[in-house]
Amino acid sequence: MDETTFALEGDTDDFERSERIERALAAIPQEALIVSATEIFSALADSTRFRILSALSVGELCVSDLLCATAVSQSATSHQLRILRDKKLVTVRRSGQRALYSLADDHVKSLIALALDHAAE
Amino acid sequence: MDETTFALEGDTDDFERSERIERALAAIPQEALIVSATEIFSALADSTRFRILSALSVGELCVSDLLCATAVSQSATSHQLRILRDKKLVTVRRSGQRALYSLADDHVKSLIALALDHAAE
DNA sequence: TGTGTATATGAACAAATGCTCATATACAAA
DNA sequence: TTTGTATATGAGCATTTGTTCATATACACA
Repeated sequence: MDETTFALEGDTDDFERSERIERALAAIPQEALIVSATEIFSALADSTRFRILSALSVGELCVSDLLCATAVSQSATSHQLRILRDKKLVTVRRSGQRALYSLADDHVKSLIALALDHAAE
Repeated sequence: MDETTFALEGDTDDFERSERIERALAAIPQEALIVSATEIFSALADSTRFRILSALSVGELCVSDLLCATAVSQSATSHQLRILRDKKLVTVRRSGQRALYSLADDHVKSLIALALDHAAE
């Protein structure tokens, strides 16, 4: 190969590279969306919270019901419920002495289903 | 209400409660699946890794391409790529001095899309 | 061989995370 | 009001996590 060939190849590579990078960058969401998305994933990234959300996927439950699902202490469960509330993945309503929790919307169900799908290979 | 009514209500509640709990527990995956699922979510729960995976969703990229996407150092990017490799979310092939990364499968794309969907409210 | 570029890795450290323990609050029934 | 049950919260602590810095490895080319 002579220098001309090298130069041309270099140009082509650089062009393809900048194209590639441009398309890649275009696929990356805006910072605010990244923050929101990674927060959702963080919420699902802990086994106690994952159990809580799985359990709630079949319907509303009170905290003492959820204790059967989490296998950790009442305090730990309550702390995790606070995180899920703060991240707006669950909602609460009071009924007597009970706090009744539900999933805030169905995206969570879909996310859990997809991840299990992947996990099952 | 008299005592009889109370007793009946109590029984009914207990019955409904055990039904509720049984259905909730049935919705909770086995431990091994929970571990796999929460590992996937952990992988997606960091903004650097989220950026990497988003970028790779449009196709194969080398590490120096990915540096444009992550906004962190080469070392940090490489450490995060190791985590993604270990969790089998990306694959690598060598080409000359380059390491070319791709998404291991399309579940990740779907998960990202769903989370962004949720994030956008 | 030696030099330059691309990528990977180990150590160290600050920040975040999830638990426990103790205690506080909320509500119901006596 | 007092007692009991349901839930929430703050402090403290051990573990995990993501980064930087320095260095190592891998490969291409002269």
